[in-house]
Amino acid sequence: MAEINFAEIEKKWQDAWEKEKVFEVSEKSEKEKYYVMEMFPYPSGEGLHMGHAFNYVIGDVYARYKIFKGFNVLHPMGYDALGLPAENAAIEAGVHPESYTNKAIKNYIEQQKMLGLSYDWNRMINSADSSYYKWDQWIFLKMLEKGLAYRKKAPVNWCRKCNTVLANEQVHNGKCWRHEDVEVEVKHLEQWFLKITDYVDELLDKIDDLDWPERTKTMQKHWIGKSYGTEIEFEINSEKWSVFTTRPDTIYGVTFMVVSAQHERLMELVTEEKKEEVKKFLKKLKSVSEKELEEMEKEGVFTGSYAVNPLTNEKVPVYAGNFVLAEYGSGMVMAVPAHDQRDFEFAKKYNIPIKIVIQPMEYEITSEKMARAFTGEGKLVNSEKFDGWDNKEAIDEITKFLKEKNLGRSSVQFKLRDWLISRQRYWGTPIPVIYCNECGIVPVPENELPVELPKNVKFGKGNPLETNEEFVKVRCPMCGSNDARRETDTMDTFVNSSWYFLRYCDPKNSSAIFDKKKVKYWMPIDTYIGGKEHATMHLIYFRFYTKFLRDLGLLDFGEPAKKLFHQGMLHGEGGIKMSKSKGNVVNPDKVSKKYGIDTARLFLLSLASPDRDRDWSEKGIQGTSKFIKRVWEFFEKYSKADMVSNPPPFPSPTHPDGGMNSETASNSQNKWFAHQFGNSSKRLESKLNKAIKEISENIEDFRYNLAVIKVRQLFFTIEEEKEISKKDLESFVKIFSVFCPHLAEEFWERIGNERFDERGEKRELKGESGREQKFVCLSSWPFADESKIDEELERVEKIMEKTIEDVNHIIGMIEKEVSKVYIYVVPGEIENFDVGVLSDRFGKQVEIFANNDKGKYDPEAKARKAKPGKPGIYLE
RNA sequence: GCGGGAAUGCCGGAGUGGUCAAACGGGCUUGGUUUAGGUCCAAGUAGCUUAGUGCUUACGAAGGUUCGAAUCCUUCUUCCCGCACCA
Repeated sequence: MAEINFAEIEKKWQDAWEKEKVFEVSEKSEKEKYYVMEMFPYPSGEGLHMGHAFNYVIGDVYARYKIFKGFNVLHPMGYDALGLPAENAAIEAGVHPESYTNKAIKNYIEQQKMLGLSYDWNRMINSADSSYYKWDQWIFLKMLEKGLAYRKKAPVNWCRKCNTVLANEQVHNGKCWRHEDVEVEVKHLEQWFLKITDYVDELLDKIDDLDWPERTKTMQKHWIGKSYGTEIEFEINSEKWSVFTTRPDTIYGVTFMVVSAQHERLMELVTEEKKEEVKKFLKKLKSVSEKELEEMEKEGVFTGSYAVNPLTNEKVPVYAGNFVLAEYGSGMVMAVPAHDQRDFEFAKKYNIPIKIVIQPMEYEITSEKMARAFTGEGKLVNSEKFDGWDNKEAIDEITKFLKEKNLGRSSVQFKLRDWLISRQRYWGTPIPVIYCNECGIVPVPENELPVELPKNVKFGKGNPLETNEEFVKVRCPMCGSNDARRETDTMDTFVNSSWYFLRYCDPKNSSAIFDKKKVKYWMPIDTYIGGKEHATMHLIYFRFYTKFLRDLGLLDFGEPAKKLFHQGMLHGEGGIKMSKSKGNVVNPDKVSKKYGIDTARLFLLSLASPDRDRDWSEKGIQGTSKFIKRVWEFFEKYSKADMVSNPPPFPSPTHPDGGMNSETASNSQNKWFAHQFGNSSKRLESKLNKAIKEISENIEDFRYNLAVIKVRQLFFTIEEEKEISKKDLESFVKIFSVFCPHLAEEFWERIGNERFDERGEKRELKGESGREQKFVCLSSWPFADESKIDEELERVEKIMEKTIEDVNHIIGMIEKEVSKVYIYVVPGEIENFDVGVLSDRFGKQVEIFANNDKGKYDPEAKARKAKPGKPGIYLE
């Protein structure tokens, strides 16, 4: 068998697709649009690995399928090019983020092209390009204008040696990533926020309408975290502090308060003599990361201040605690140790009194004997005028009472907080704002956008942007004073990914963020594919941005993506996470060289349902490789018989330029192949149409693994058949092409759909119809003719298989040598059994009788066992 | 800690209230083809039992709902994802 020259075939078709602009689309089409996209990647210096490839192939199969089904398919790709790793590379290796990123992008594009993906490369986006981030800045200005961008103090991780803010990822065990001896400090800085909370109700309510995985929708709901409760005013040092609680019924049981250790105004509460102690406690905070805080032991320290309970006028101590979120509610909680487990543990630890205010119905609890908080229902006690109330009813009643006294009010709280977008870093979108001593915060005028990142900056100490004086020192656009200072914070890179899907619709527009008409045509995204790790952040941010842009009047819809699909993670061999440090990164280039990229594609998709995690396996791909070779050989055999007498009139992969001469070409190409094609049997037609129907459904539902199985089975059926019609073999090639596009194009060409007209002349391709014939990927999806599906045939085939299995079973069981097989069938079924087929399968002589045949040979009366669908068997 | 998932033969996985648990692939065993190896072909691959049958065991563990559970509920174990400055 000839080796398959994958590299040559892949290159040939990738070039052809590109040259003929096969996947370039425009909104000027009669066809119905379909927008499918995968989340754009951060172009890391480590390059593309198989996990990425898997993600893109999932989208590619879907896009190709939709093209087949007659849609005008937008399938774009871009690069989320701004981000921390490029900056880390600058600090550690002295590479400028721009060159690092450009190199990485170049590498990504090259690798992605090798995967044979159906992207419209014309629409490629690079978020690090100022022509893109200009519009990030533009959106920011619009938000500022609408009051959705504002400044507020917020905690950050600070390393005093780097003299800069650290990302959570740059904090290792509370120490700086570059200075193992430096404990990270928590500092408060003025930062920019986007008021996503203005959209909180819509973000929550519209989740139900989305065709997204339920688990993701649930996660978003919990993340937004709407809860109803009561805001209660406590007085501390003659100042009002309101706290949010869902349990106002326990207000008489408050024995202390806890303010978040990261609260902006914490120090206002700390008395002079407690300052040292509190500062010492704050030093223990390892980073601002909530995950780390939650994993720390719950601890606190007394601030020296007391809060006055508005209903009892009791004074209770105020603690600073590491387990209270600064951003939720007011950053302070009232603690009721008798009825909240966390408060209970805290009270036990610091010897704070426990006061029971709810007694259960069936038994009595006492504060001395309590082993844990009582969180169940019961009657209020020690609650003055509310004694005896059912605690559930008391919730409303006490809230009402507080409201009357002007000491509180019912309130709704969300876990979702405003989006902190300020980053004290270089490789991000500059925030287009100028600070003027006279005019204050001045937005950069729209016509001065983009505010470009200056190339000349120093890395390693402080915020790089501050090292470029030309950038920082500017004239105030308002008053003209030369004393103004440019904002040196850049934006969170999630900003860039919050609207890129809109830019794909009109990627080169330099006068507007996008053309409304183009966006109206393509949007919303019909199917969005990406990892589940984005369930709560990116996938909420992009919904927020869409709603904001709608309210600006640019869009007429509020949800960016109708359908969402999460692909599973690809792990390395043996289930180990793929990473450079573990040395188990599977590189698509290498796999491609060894097995062909189509083989890798098919293997990844056949492993498991695409939404499940899977492990790469060298042995596994070998199995797929075997199948691919077999398919190749089949199509090769189709032309081999003729090669003896007639060289093929098309360039074969082994003879790139060979085989072309006018004499052979003058043999009509159809005639040339005619004798190889014939009529498909009823059996083949049945199986083919069934396969088309089921494979279509499977692809539609992202059950690619099941589709692949059916493709394999269909191929085996075709292999078994003596002849096949050209149309039916074409159907197979079409289906095969969504998974293995390069090989399929090759087969398509070979079975005579390309380049030569009836006279053997090279066909001039004009317009779309020409392209459609030239490329299998632009032909149309085979129609599933359900009238040709013969279930009876399938049933009969099963009976045959079962009979064969039974015979083999018996042969394996009995001692004696078997030379003849006798089969006794009920009279109506006798035509289902084919002596020739059966003797072939057993390699033995076979005789078949009707069980009522008087002349039959049946020494052990096995004919009696014959039932419909289950013949009697005798062996000797 | 909080929120969301997952667990099925030797392995990867199908199957989400009954018709069939293990489709399909891989591995392994036996036999055939082959100069040999690979390829390829055939049969087998929980246990007992039987001329093709029947029974038992079996879907992470333990309970529960149901006439009936891999599938629904509860608790637990292990693993994965996210937790707001990684993207």
